[in-house]
Amino acid sequence: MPKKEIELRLQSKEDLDRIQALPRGFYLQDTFACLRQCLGKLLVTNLEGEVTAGRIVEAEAYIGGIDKASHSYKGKRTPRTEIQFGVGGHAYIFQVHTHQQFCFVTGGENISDVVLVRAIEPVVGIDTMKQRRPVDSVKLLGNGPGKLCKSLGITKDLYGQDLTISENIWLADDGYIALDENIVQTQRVGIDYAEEYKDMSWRYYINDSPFVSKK
DNA sequence: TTCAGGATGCGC
DNA sequence: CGCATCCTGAAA
Repeated sequence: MPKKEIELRLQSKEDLDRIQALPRGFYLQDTFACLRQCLGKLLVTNLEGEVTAGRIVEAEAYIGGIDKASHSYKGKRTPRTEIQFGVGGHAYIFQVHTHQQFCFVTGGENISDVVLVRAIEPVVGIDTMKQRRPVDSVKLLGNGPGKLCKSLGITKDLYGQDLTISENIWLADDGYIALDENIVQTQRVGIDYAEEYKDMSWRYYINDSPFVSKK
């Protein structure tokens, strides 16, 4: 990797000052472009004065209109899914059993696609993350969608936040490059009910990362 | 490997 | 009301 890119990588909390939130244009791309390009980006939260960030190493696409695994399959609108139908770049946060999950909305108005963030490598605020989610190993802070939400402090309070302007949660690019040859595309997790859509390879992860949820 | 936990949505 | 779910940790 070129030296310049290494220097751009986020090393400390102070470096966040020069890390800008990804712009609207990122989220208006095709959903699979968003899925591919979000790998290696930072998911940042700033809550009650505590900044935490993790590098996204695993994510999945949910294609609202056609995807039987999507909460907005066939355009289904409920209070929960409403934000999916707005413009891309907003936070879709939902609960499964006792855990939260974080997605970002992609595409323009009335396209209800989302990308679910499934795993992060902790980068900034690891002490804060461990306070929120007491575990022995840093690896256990972000190797699952519910785990990373707990560590980053993501709750439904952040539902609908605009990730391009929010002071509390956003995505950022610190110059890290996830190489094509290091990315695995495979079936999504936990959607056995989705009939033919359970076989779609809409889960991407960084193969040499020890922080993915499962291989 | 099984099972509880408990918000959301849906069908009765 | 009953049942299922884009998950996780504890128990066996």
